[in-house]
Amino acid sequence: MITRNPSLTDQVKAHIKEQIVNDEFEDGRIPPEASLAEDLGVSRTTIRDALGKLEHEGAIYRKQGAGTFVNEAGLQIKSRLEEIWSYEQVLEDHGYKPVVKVLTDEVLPVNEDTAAALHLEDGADVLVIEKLLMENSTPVVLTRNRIPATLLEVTDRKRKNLPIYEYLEEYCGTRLSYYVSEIVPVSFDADLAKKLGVKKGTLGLSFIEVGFDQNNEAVVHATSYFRDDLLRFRLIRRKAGA
Amino acid sequence: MITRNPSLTDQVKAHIKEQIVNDEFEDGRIPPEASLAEDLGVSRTTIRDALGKLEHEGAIYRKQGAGTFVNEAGLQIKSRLEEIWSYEQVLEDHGYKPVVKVLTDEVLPVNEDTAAALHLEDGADVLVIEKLLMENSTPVVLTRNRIPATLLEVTDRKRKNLPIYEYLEEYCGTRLSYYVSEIVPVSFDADLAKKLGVKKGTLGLSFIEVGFDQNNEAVVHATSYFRDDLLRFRLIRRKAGA
DNA sequence: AAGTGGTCTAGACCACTAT
DNA sequence: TAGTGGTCTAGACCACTTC
Repeated sequence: MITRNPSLTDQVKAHIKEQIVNDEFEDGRIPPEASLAEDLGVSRTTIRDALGKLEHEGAIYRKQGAGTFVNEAGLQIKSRLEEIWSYEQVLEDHGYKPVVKVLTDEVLPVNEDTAAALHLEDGADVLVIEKLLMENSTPVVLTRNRIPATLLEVTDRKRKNLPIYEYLEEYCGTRLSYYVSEIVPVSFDADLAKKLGVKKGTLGLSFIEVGFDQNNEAVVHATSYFRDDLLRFRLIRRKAGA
Repeated sequence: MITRNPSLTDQVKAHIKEQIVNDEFEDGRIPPEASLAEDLGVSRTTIRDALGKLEHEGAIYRKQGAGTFVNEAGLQIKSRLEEIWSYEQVLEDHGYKPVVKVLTDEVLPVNEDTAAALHLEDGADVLVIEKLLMENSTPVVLTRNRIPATLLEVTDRKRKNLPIYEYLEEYCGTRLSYYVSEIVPVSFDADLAKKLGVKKGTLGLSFIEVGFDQNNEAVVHATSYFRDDLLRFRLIRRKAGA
């Protein structure tokens, strides 16, 4: 039943998560780690790793000496900002069925900001992909991704409407590892407002982000704009080092 | 030299972190886990836990089969949103010496939002503390914290200018465990603008947060406003479950 | 092939909570 | 005092990178 890959830990995590969402634990109390280990036939370390991940994502909480419990409040957060991996997924988490429209798809000389973010020379080229994510016909998110042209493979006929992490894996031979994101409040200018289908001057959020691959190289510079009336971001803040 | 409490893991983490910031590793390469374990006289598990925390906070990155390396880019993030524990600390991380001014400090009947956030009855009382955090005489952050009156201890003469997590520990016998925060772009109204020393209509960020204690009870409802020209928030985004 | 990080085990002892 | 989660150890084997 339980085999390798995904790891034992992830299987245990998924198993417990399923029981949590199905409300199978009496009074929201999760069995002791020792029992879980015996029942599932794995070591307590594996159980603890799985519970640690569930705790980190807010699904459970633990009290030393007392036990482990389901976190009802934490379960209700749909998308946690620090664990977002594609805005397409965010829309799905909010119950939308996202439609992707590619507005721009060109290889251009870098501008200053992108050159600095990706450590490129002044005259270098980047592929600029501007996409609009919509729920049915309502625009929700506008994203601009910039990828160094040197990463592009020669074959064209590429599906620019993929989530950017998939595009990078599929056509650039690189795998995103993490983003560093800066959060900026914006008032949409005429161009953005028109694309997002709101009035000029409407308030929204913007993320300015740099994506790094498994070798810790900056591989994508992204700027995204969100309609605050349709999408709110939440996250869990914890004490550093905990 | 190395003893309990703080944990071995945290001591190892601090030790390695210090060597990182002092640039003591050749080519940004951190020694193999086995060497570290032997050198420091601890098990590899302890080393791995410490490295795991450093990786999580962006100080290092690891490549399976290759090694562990210093993450220069990650080291430059001063405050990571998901690990912020007090806005006083954020100002210090940005090189400011924060001055705290308590604007309001009253016990009042709850409003609807706070009652919902803290699961209080309609007529219940809350202590409302409004504070302005300033760099010298320049306002940077305005926070409003609301704490259920039932948590307050009878003694008065309380230092309302403490960071809220310290206030809760000191005077309410409760310890904050985590916050759930919602990020909202705002245009400051006349009142906020005046308090923050900017023009009405200036753009800024607002966080709407609920703090939970070690028993997973909601103990504080906070609303904070930030001057975007003086403070920018960054965070690291990773794939969920990683 | 050698070396590195990733996963997993089995067990010991400690710190804290409940009763 | 019994039971729970928290920390730490020692060691095995696997997956991947590098040469």
